[in-house]
Amino acid sequence: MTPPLHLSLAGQTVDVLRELVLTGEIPPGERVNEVELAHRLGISRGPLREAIRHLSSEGLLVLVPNKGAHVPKADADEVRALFELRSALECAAAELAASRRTDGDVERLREVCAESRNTHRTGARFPYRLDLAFHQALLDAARSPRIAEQVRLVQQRVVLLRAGLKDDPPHQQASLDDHDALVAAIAAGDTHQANRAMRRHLSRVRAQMLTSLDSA
Amino acid sequence: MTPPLHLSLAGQTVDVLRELVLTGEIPPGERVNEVELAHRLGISRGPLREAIRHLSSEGLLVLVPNKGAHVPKADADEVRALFELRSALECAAAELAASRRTDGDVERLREVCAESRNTHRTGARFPYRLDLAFHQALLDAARSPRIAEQVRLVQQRVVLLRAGLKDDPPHQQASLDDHDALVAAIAAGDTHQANRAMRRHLSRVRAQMLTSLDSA
DNA sequence: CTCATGTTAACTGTCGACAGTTGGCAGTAC
DNA sequence: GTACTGCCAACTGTCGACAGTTAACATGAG
Repeated sequence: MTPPLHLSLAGQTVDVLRELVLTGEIPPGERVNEVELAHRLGISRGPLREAIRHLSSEGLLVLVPNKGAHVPKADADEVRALFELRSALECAAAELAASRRTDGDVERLREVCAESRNTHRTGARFPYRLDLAFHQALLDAARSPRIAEQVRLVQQRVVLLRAGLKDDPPHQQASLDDHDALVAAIAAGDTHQANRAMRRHLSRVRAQMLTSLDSA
Repeated sequence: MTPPLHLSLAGQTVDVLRELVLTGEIPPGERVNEVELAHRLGISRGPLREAIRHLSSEGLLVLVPNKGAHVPKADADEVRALFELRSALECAAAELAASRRTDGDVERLREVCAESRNTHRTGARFPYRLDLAFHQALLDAARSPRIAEQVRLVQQRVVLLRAGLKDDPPHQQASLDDHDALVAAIAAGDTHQANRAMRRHLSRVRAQMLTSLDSA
């Protein structure tokens, strides 16, 4: 579950290729040419193929027999399906966090919320980074590595979807309030409220993505 | 999401190897020798490696750098972590099923329950097959392919765990009652009850597995 | 002009061989 | 007898080349 040391070429290539996809350097719909990319990365096709297969299992690439791999395109149904899964996982994580959190966890969550509010107060759109930090802090509090891993994979796909949007919608007041409500429920150890709060939050984010997907 | 036609050797090998693992033909803890297995399957190492990597992403194999792959061993913590994930997914599926089910779905669920009860009434341990059929019918009713896919992966790991148990505990009266309660909640469209019923059911199954893991 | 068909180039799927690493074993110093 | 050291075999990681398939283009019949 922890591959911090990537010695093998294939392992390194997974990270490199993942970055190429998430940054949009390989845009959605684009097909991946094995020989060209392998040459470009200075490696052989073997390790590259393994990396492609790996990212395909993460949902960042789609494999078509005899036609190679391509980056999946954003799609309304896809957003809905993805958020169903995300909601299932993160609502459960919120419940677990509410029942397992320590004082340190709550402190960390409040910290992230405060930083978000400060950034928002200055008028700046608070960066996506802080949103990810909040959800990460919540996952840490849930202490369920397996769920955390799955959430990471889903969030990755969400990042890919966001990259495909014309106007990257800022997280607004509503999201900040959602986060605060979540922290309150978690701090109180109220699993039911935590579940509900997360459900509301994700429902809002999903709606936001769907509207900005229509305008695209 | 649907690769029913496996033309490539690698694709076929995934299925073959998966079966070898799930049936226990490659027992937990056993290391997989690439050259030997490739020769045994009559293929080259390339496709076999891809299949190994794929199954590793499904959690059916564990990869160790420069030391190859091996089948993971059953472990209490593993069971707990796995059921946390399973509960997150299947409870959500139960809710969705309760809100989306059609008459046909309910009929199918009742059908499976009836067959299970009949088998149980004859005194025979009702086969695991029927349990899987029930959960499959529930997933069909939920109409969330993404969640269904994840559940499939988790259930696969559960199957692997069961294979490692000395005494494969029969599903008893309690599980049958759980299933009936689930169907009732789903038929009534009661999402909250469906969620609770699934949670209870999985909690029971988990406890069952943990006890029979201790005795192993 | 349209459609069918043969051809060809590009790409994926597969293979066999080489290189690098790991773990065990024997041999030797102490 | 024990611990260290240097070999050795086995296995994984990587590479380059060949085979099979696909899709597009050109060509010719209707």
